[in-house]
Amino acid sequence: MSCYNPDDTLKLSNQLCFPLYASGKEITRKYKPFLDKLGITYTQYIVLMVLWEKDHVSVKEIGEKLYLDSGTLTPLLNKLVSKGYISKKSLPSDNRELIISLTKKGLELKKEAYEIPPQISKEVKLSREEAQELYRLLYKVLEGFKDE
Amino acid sequence: MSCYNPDDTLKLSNQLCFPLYASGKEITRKYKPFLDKLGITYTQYIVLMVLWEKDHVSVKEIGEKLYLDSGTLTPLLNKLVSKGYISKKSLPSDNRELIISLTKKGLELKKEAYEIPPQISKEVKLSREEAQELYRLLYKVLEGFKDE
DNA sequence: GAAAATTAGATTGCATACAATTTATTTATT
DNA sequence: AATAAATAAATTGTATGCAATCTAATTTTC
Repeated sequence: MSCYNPDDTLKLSNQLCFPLYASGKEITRKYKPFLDKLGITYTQYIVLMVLWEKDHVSVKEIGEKLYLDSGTLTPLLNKLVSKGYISKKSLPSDNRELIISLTKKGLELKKEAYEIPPQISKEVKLSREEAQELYRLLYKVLEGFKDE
Repeated sequence: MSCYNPDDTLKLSNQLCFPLYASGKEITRKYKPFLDKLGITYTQYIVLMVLWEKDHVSVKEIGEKLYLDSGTLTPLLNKLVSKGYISKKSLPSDNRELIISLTKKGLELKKEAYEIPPQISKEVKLSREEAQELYRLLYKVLEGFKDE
């Protein structure tokens, strides 16, 4: 990968970005058959994961955790409301903030979701050590992006 | 990350999928200011990268390399045609196949793209060794997905 | 304390992504 | 050779994803 020929830097096989882009896309696709059974999409699933971990959070906080903005979240949250998994309520102390909470149905969905991560893990052909290293490197990339 | 409590497996911070999804999304976003200058999007850019590396390829071959299907590629290729970077021509020996070729303008764009990868590399806060290891692990994930 | 600046969400517009289906063409079978 | 099966793109419909803008509410400044 030592490339001083400018042509080489533009090869798909020399850029970190492409496998990042592609593997992100492909792994979420792996979730689809499992999430289809629950009637939710991957993005809706990670929003619910945020709430399963900590209920009653603002749209802004969800956005910060998931790297998503209101343009994505607003319509997505509306879908989760119409599916009956969450409810919205504005914060009395600051009416600009919208607090998202799980409904009973949304909380119950968690039990059905338990089995999904292990199934995906099986499809990722990495050893435990490799998975941990990949995890560490990805978060280092993400953290590095934050401060600029 | 040793998690036998089912609750833990559903934590965002315990799933490899989420940092894959998020870093793929964020790194393509890093390209935007650079690609804006060229008037193309990230997906259009990687299509051109395929062509810069090997000209005159079918839609199917582009799709296999980029993990994209015709539903994504057809409209995207039409945009690249209307921007004057590529041309389409059906293969005489098999009229089902559509061969995509770079125009002179599309080939010239490559020179302007040379400077982009190094700029992105600077923003990825990984050592050379870490970047190489990340690259290796990502391709292992991608390759592992192929055979099933 | 009124005007200015900031902030949280919503809205708009454009560009993917992809499943499912359709159409045109080619290959395989009989 | 006629039919069936397979293949490559195009089309359709749904769901993101994000920049830019807008609106309403809250803070900050003077």
